[in-house]
Amino acid sequence: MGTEAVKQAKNINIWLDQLNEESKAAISVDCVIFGYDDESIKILTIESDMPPHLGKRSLIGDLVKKDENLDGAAQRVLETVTGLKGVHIQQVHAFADPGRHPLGRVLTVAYYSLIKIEEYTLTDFKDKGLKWMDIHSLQKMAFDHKEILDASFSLLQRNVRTRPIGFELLPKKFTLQELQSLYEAILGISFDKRNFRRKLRSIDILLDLDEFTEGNAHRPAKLYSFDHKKFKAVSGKKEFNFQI
Amino acid sequence: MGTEAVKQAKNINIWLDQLNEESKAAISVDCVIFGYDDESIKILTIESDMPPHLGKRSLIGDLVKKDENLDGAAQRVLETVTGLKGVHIQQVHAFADPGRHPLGRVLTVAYYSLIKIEEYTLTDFKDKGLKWMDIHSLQKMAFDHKEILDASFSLLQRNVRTRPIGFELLPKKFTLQELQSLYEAILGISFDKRNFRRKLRSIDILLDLDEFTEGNAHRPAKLYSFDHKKFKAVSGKKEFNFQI
DNA sequence: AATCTTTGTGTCCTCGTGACACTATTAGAA
DNA sequence: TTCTAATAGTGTCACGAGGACACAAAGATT
Repeated sequence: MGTEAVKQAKNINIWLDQLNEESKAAISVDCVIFGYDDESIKILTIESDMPPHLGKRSLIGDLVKKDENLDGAAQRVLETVTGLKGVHIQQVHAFADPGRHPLGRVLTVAYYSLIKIEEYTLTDFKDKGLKWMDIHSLQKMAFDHKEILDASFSLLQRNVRTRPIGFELLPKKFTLQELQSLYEAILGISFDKRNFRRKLRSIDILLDLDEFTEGNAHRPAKLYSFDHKKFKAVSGKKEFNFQI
Repeated sequence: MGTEAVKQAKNINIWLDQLNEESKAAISVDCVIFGYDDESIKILTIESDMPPHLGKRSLIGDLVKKDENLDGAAQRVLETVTGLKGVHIQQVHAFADPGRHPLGRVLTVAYYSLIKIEEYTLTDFKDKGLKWMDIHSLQKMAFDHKEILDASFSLLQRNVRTRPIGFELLPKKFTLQELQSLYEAILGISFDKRNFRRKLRSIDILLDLDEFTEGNAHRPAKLYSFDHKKFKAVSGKKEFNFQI
């Protein structure tokens, strides 16, 4: 970090003074962990143990360690809580209003992440009040976490229409009906079945597995999976547009 | 900040320990200030005075003060440098890679901002190497500022198609040709004049001023301004879409 | 066999938008 | 005064994306 070089800087004293004391803050990441199950979007929350937010639902976060970058911190938090690595994450926004945290100045960087609930395995965090909550049931949360949740969900809603990230929330094999219901749950609107399928056919990023659902008291549905190869092929060509 | 309440928290000691020392970092904002002039997008840059980036072009930023929020800090920086208040700003991304700053751990939150160059008045910063640079001439910059610039410009390119923010870069009165050239400069593509105008007509957010340009050796062009009232009226109805 | 439940499919029509060329208007030169 | 140079301003056609819409197919259960 070169203190010898640092001494040459003209206004270095100002910088050093400022860097030393009161201008510093703690840095955390907070993860908005989205899952999908039972036709609704869920958020993984924990019970807050910090006054004055004791008992409220809280996002899962941690302080960023020295020598750790933000994405890495978010991935670490996710793995600690869900046991999953390589989860799809997205930085959302930085929140740093003075007074947002009872212990002082804590800047937090919000991330959303998408996980397949089927792959999620409760870790030893489960006795700390970890709980999937329906997104619409969360009205008040600890700290400014409701604001963070809202910002994250808005960004997810925007991104899901232009990037094929919805699949991260589904099992590897899914039916077209499940995919449509997922999009309806995220966006809060409903689609025409035929139009939705036509659109997907035209995008051509699904792999027809020639397998069918079993054990239902009705006609079985075909299973599909997201085809990374096909997607790579088409995504380069023009602006990928999922708009439907 | 309630230290009496704080003492009740179960894991408060862990938190306090962590908050005290090494997990803290300095926090800054960096402003990517976009202007438009002469058919190209410009960035306001300053000359870096900090080794090992001495002399390189640098974004304009400052440490966030205690009791200041991020948006406020960005606005303050902008006013200090340009003399302008109430500028359109947009948080872009937080950057915190360890090693990104020679003086130690400095998390920076990037903002882009759009200003009308005509309204810009050089402040006493002008003798500090303040300079408008063509966006395409900036290949290397101090710190990770090139990465920050790229992220900001990408976000601007996305936002400009779905939100009527381009007008922030133009004088209050402008011709349709100027508007088209601005969009072409931002997006790096060219539009058909008739199609561009048809699209704008259909969106209906411009006010026809019934004034004309003067002093040109050719047919005068009609002047328009952005009509906030019209925009408010249409923006509520459906997803505003500037896609052209 | 009849019923129930969910899957899966095709057509029409409208609207947005890409492609495309000529006239209108002014200043200035001849 | 006329001519030239330069930019402003305008309409049509054709294609394709996508919204609206209804019924047959397949399996399980009774």
